[in-house]
Amino acid sequence: MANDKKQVEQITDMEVDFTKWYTDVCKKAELIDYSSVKGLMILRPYGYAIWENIMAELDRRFKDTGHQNVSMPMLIPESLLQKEKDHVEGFAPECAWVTMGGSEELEEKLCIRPTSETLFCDHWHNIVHSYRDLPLLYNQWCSVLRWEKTTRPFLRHREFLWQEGHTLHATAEEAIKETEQQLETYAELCENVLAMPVVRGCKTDKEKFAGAERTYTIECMMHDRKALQSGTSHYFGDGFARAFDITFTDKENKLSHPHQTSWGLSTRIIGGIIMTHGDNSGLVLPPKIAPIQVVVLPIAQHKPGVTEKAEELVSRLKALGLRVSGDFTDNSPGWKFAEYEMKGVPLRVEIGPKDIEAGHCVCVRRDNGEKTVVSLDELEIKVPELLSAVQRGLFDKAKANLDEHTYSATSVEEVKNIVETKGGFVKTMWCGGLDCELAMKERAGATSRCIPFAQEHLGDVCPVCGKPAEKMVIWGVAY
RNA sequence: CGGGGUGUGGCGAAGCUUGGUAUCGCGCUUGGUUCGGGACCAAGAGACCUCGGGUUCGAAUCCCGACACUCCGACCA
Repeated sequence: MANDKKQVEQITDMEVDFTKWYTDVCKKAELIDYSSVKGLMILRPYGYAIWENIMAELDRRFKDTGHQNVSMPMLIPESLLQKEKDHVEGFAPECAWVTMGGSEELEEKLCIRPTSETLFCDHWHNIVHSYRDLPLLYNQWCSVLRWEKTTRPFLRHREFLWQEGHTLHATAEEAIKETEQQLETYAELCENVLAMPVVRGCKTDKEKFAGAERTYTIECMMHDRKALQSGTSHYFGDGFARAFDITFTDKENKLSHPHQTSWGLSTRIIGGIIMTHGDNSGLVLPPKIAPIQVVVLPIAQHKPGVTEKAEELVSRLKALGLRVSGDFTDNSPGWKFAEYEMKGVPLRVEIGPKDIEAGHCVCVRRDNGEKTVVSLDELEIKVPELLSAVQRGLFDKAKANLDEHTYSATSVEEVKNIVETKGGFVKTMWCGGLDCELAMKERAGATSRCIPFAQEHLGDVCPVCGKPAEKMVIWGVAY
């Protein structure tokens, strides 16, 4: 019954095929496009604008905590990459290499950075001498390359944009504090800016970063109840410092190895935003990072005074510092409604002849479709209130999804059953053994997402082996 | 990297079995009428059918290969 035009533009229903829905949204909201190289994606202006807003939020936080931005080279000599054994083993399978310079074969092949620990270490080896040189709190915004087998928009690119923070400290305590602080920065960003509730915790040894002593993570639950690792922070101990021979003279005039951290957040988070907040009308963006926070749509704009009034509303709202856009094209109102819903604009303001006569406008929230008639006198008060309400509404909805689909279990069967029938996070005790972790994947289809900071006592034994267990782990299916 | 699917104007598809250089809808352009949930009429523009070989008088169509996208696994942020 639906007419053809509608069918053409429609996106796949998320309940029918979540992955198809996801790629439809990425493309139709004009966030991304494919390039001619697999896994190397084009971030279109609207998608890049979201990233710019995330960058601005994060960069401010990094600088507020004393970090400085730097720019490291994109190529790593093979010998440098191989200095830290675990690290090279972890990354070797997905490195891409430069072997030619012009028409000459290079003496030593150069890896296109998959991450820059080795570059920072090499540099620090040269500049660090004294405890007075520490700490070094560095960050860089760049892209990295990892030759992934399968790729998906935002979630797994071969080349992706990110920031990677790298710090060097005199003591382990200070480095651990830094690692935890940066994880909290990510968690705070997710919750307060992106409206994505997180679970904070540590990765198991199996899941931790190649070369790290400890990996901290924030895990988010997507609308389909799968987990997305949304930010990580690693404590390296002095392993890299030893491998790269970074030393400094401490206060007691003894030669020591400094302690190191790294932490990263990538454009993957945009995939997280899409899958956390999106719905069957398309993207839904949290106001704090939406490139367009408010769109003003004139109704019957040819009628006298309508366009002028709509333009006036745009400038009044812009004067508040909001990101506002008006659409004065001659597309029909219905077309525009659907278009800005697809693009996830948090608030729509409709203004037509009837409204002007009555001295009001109609505001429509993207998150729940709620319409509010706002007197034009109160525009500057009500619009920011509605945007806050959307921001809060998105968080609450995501939090409810997380809470409703987090379960506790005491047996492998129970975990398997939950994972297969409901999906979500399952908490169990765990003995800490790798074999039990592998068995859980084999028998229940779930991997460990994290050992949450917020521990609970759910029993005394590991559900896999029955041995004493002190830690609680969260299991789930991950992106 | 294993198993499946797909590749035809910008988008979505038909045509392929049974070879004869291409069809439809949307979008786009121009003009007009419209405008509170993807408007309508009219006139236009736009495709060597993913790429490379082969068979043939002739290939979108048959054969071989490559590449890309996609889904399911394994690997990974």
